[in-house]
Amino acid sequence: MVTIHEVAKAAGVSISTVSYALSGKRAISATTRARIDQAVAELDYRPNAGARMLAGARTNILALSAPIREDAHLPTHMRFVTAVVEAARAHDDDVLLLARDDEVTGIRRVVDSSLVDGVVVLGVSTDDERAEVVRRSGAAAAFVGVPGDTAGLTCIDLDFAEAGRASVRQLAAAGHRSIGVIGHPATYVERHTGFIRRFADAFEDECRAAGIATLALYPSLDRADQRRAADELLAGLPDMTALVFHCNEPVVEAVLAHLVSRGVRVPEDVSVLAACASYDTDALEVPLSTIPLPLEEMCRGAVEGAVRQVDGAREPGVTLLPPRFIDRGSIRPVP
Amino acid sequence: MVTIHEVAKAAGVSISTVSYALSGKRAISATTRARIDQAVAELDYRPNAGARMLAGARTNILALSAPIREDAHLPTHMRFVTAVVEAARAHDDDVLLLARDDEVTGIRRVVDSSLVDGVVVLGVSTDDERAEVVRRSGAAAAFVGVPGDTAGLTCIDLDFAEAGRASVRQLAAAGHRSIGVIGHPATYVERHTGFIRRFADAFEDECRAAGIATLALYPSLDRADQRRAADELLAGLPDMTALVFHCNEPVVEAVLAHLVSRGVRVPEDVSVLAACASYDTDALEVPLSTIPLPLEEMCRGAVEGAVRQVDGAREPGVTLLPPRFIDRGSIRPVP
DNA sequence: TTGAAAGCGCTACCAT
DNA sequence: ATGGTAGCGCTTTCAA
Repeated sequence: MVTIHEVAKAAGVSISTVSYALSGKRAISATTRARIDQAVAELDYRPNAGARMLAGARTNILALSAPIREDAHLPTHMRFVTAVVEAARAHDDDVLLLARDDEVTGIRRVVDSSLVDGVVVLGVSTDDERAEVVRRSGAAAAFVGVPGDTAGLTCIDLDFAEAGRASVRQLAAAGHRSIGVIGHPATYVERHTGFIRRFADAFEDECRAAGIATLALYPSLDRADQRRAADELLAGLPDMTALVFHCNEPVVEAVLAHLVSRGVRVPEDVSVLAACASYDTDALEVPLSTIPLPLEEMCRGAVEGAVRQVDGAREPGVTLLPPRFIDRGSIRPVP
Repeated sequence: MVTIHEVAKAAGVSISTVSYALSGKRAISATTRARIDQAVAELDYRPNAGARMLAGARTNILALSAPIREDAHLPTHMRFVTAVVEAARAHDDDVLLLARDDEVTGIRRVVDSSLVDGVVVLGVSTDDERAEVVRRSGAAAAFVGVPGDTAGLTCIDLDFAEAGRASVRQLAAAGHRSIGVIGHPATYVERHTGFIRRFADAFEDECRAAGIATLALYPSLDRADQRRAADELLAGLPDMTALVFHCNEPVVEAVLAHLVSRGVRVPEDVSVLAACASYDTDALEVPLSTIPLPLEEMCRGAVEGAVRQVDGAREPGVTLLPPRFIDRGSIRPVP
């Protein structure tokens, strides 16, 4: 193992000069720097991580708390995880992945042992225990999603309420007066209450204000249940001209396939909007216009929020990202 | 931050005694141990990770190299990642997640800086660069999957060849003489050549030996392409009584749905076997008999292989797990 | 612009 | 059965 001493000797300088040259924390003459760079390259020197952690103030590791719920949509989950890793690497941080058994104790473990500089929290629910854990430990942390009590916490999320209103507006602008909704499974709603309810409430309010008829159903992950919901929509909202999906990709596929089998043409008969979609709506059989879930942006924001705290900032707060609309042609004007 | 010194003072012993009491590396009297345990509990002492890494021989962190390919099946990927984390935690190790940009440099970075004790490698392809990286660095590592040149490496995988043969045997035993196959996308085959080809070759050999007719198709991730493949099977193998899926869940769903729409009943008209399935075949609309991909077992084996090397063992080799058959009733005897 | 040296908190060796 | 202490490799004063 190559140490800083060997680099110093090879470059003919002291170890502190090597350290400063590498950290850039003080001015080094061009010639000295060149000699050090050369020695580093020749010896293929890599500073020892443990030593840096011990001597320095930071570990350059972020913990990622990403517990997997029973009914989680794994692709979305994976996208969040990947996005956090990419964002962290952009800040020269590595990511330590905490899974199920570690919901609360895991965070304490890695924070208390100074294994990580901060924590990024995914899959946040309204009554999330991790909020209290973070508050108590005083750890640098950022939540992707909004817990019930956000006091003292840094959170980032899509503005789901605004996304709900924007969904109605997009369809209303095209003349739609009767909109069906397929939402996340009811079990989801109960637990993650946060974002789903924010979306649904705002959506309903906007419909009411605009005098638009609407019916929202929350089928389970069972395919038959999903087809049943599609039929119910057709029956309960006979003059439905638009459909909003606020659910995961497989449900969208199943419901659309069923509608097609029932003779409903998309988008000729029914316009469709994929709201807060975490998947690529362009890869579906019928590309769907969408208000995407900006998960890269959310994860990037969370990582930056956490890193900022590591760097000493103390400015907690909730950041709500504005929804954006992407037209893929699945919304047609009502004749 | 609570240090070992404070614990020692509170317990009225030396720091070395505290260290030994916690590591269990030497005998401690019951009374002393009790005093130390109490002090640890009262002070909520957590050993500093950096200090342990520096002073000790290990970091208790494993790197997980899990690059995401363009056409990857995210749920499967996530299951592997989760399984590795669970297995690592069972050995008291944490997992550092390396993603796309880190394919090769990431492994070098974390290994050379002694950030991790070892590496678990996922998504291994026949010409995987990471094999050479590991060989050269001499890092403790275990591959989930089998690269082309396994010299000096520790690998673990399902015995795909045996799985191919077992698939034929299961169906042949039920009297089937004409078996269709829907495999992974052709793009997959080209890259991951390893396991897919091993399965396919053994499957064909076994069919040939048993005088069974077979036709294998490798539709892309496009739904229309998958339906076309199903039709091709029906046309190219008119007396087909059995179908083997060696592909991912969404393809299975799409093909099965299309067959149903074509009036083919499963399993009455066509028996179905899900080979090397990484998903829950019991949650499908028609539960499928399966030879599951034992991914938890694979990941557990890999973690154990890596940990064993960290502990000094030098016994590289390829472990092939025997396939198992799980009957869910989707294979019917041919009348 | 550079160097010397004091820790960082722990493990493990050498004593007793 | 327990204690003293020398490092582990680095960062960061303090000095020059």
